[in-house]
Amino acid sequence: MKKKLSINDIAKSLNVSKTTISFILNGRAQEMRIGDELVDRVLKFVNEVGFRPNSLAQSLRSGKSNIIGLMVEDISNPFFAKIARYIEDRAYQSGYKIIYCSTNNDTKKTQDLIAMYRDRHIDGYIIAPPEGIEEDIESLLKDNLPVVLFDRNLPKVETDYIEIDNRFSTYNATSHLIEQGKKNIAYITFSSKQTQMQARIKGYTNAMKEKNLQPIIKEVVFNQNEDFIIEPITAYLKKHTELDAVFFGTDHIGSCGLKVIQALGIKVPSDLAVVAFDDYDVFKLYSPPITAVAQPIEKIAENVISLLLNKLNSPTVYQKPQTITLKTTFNIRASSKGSLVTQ
Amino acid sequence: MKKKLSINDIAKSLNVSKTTISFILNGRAQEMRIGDELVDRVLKFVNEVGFRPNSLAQSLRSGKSNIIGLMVEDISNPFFAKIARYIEDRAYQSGYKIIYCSTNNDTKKTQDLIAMYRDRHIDGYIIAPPEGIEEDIESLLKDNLPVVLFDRNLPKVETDYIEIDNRFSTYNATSHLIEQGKKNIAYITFSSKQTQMQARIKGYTNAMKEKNLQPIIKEVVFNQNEDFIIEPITAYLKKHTELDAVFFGTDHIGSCGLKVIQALGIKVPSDLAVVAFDDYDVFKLYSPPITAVAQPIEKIAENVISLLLNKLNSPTVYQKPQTITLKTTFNIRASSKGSLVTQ
DNA sequence: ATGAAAGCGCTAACAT
DNA sequence: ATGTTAGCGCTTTCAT
Repeated sequence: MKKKLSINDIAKSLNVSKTTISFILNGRAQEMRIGDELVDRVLKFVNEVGFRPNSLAQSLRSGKSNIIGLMVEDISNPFFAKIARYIEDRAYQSGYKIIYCSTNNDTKKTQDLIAMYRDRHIDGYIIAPPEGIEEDIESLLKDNLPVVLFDRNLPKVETDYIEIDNRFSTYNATSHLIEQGKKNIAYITFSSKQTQMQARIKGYTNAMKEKNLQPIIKEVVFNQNEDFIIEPITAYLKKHTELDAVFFGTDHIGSCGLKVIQALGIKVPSDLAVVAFDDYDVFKLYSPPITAVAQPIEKIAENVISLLLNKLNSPTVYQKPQTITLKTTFNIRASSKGSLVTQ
Repeated sequence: MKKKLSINDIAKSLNVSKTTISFILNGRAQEMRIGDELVDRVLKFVNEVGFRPNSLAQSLRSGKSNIIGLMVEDISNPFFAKIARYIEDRAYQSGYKIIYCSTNNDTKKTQDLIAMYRDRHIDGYIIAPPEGIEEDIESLLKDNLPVVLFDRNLPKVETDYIEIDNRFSTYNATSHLIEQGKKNIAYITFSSKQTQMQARIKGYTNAMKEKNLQPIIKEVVFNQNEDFIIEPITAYLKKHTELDAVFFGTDHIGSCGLKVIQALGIKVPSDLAVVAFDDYDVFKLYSPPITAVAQPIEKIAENVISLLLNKLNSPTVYQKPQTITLKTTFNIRASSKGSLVTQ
């Protein structure tokens, strides 16, 4: 019943050349001055028999795959999952499909992934790049493949970036803690050279130094498995009872951190004030609710995909790479309130 | 610098026929009795110049795309995002890439999506099917395309399913609430004919009826936007103060429900005991922690992808469709504890 | 053991 | 306005 039709079959059935069919199907009938009557006849027939051109063949011929590659750190992380959802919606609307992968921040893996995507002739790339991937991105760029980077950037690579004002966000949040009378504020983060992580540290450190406070930075190793994050944080918080506040550098660390706090029975904010980067259901619903820096997820996604679609739609005109820096929102909640220290 | 090489270029450079190159590249050298020395020479050269076959052309020729289509309700839902991550890892290991989309439970959208995937000659399908999609799935099956369904099933369609024991899970959780002395237990769910949702209702209803209690079912309309879920739940809980327990039918409803409970200042479990389907960071960290039915996410994903890869690897042999039903875990926490009612 | 050539389904330059 | 034809890059049959 389903012997997949080809454009040849259609041409034969209709006694028309396949070129004509091709033109009509690609909306170039007008341009090629093909008779309205014929156009109708073809369209009607095509619809009737349910013919759909083989997009593999189209891609092979045209070099365009209509697929966008999305490379994030971890698709199961809510931040990236939400971005993925938004990007997907917009991409499908524009006739693009999304192929995705999680880099796990692994440079080697990401290199392989990029190579695979190239083989597939992906039209454009959206990447939250791991460290050390500069060359591979450069190479894409050199071949004129559009690349939009987000979440972190690669200072040496000239392409489009969507970022948030990481440095200011942590500066601001840290200052808030200081204003609440906190002095021993630890910043817990992943050990990472990624720009966004470094910028966050910078903002925190600046705020502390400005008030002559000693920055206290605790790094944990990135790992998808929560246990490997919970364990060092547990040890750390157990040991450093002198802390009066803690700033978690990402949502993942934050939710692990809260599990530790809960398990150790630490009182928030009286024993320990808490602030987190990234807002997230858990933080809003925790009790007390956790003060958090909220990234404008929709806006990030929107800018990313708009920028890319824009480049995809006008491949010829050169567009200067741009960096868009978005503002975050600081949601102050009970977890960082001044408690007893307000003299 | 990068004038993408083709197998022809390689053949020419090496003064060998492209057939030979193709055989060598596809590991059929032995079989074709090609000299070891030549094999080495070709492999070495290919590596040197970084030649990679154009997979579009391969796909066109072979009919295999090495792409798996993943269709979930919403990729930004943590349940699906986690499954996606696991499936991705396994698929990439086996040389398959994943193209995904969110159906949003929209039948028409899903039909379009399936059609698009077919055009792309996707090798296999993993689908959490919306209602009314039976025919489209049948049509895939008829063309011998492997399809694995999960999360809900389509009773009329004969293919592979990975499910959990929904009915027993809600029966069990409801019984637990009853044992704690609760009598007015509301079950809040999405209005949906999907099998898993219906099975959950059934389990709840059975448990209630068994103890001569009146089932109380509140349905809300599925919507990605939380506000449209929070609003009706707020109205409902405000009105029905006689309730002493509530059972949220999904993670999404659960987290919305908790927001309502928090906003209304309802005390858990003394005013209202709470149980949720799906476990989730929010439930574990809420205070009090929420009793929840945990789906074995990894196992689901593992079974799904194993089943599909299995079919993909042995396309010829007929395999009887199977339904795998996985057990859930019931995590009892403070939110459902008996409180004062224990006489 | 290696090569020639057909053809997967489509687009587009060229011809009429 | 419509048709002919040459590829896109690969796999595979068939011939040698």
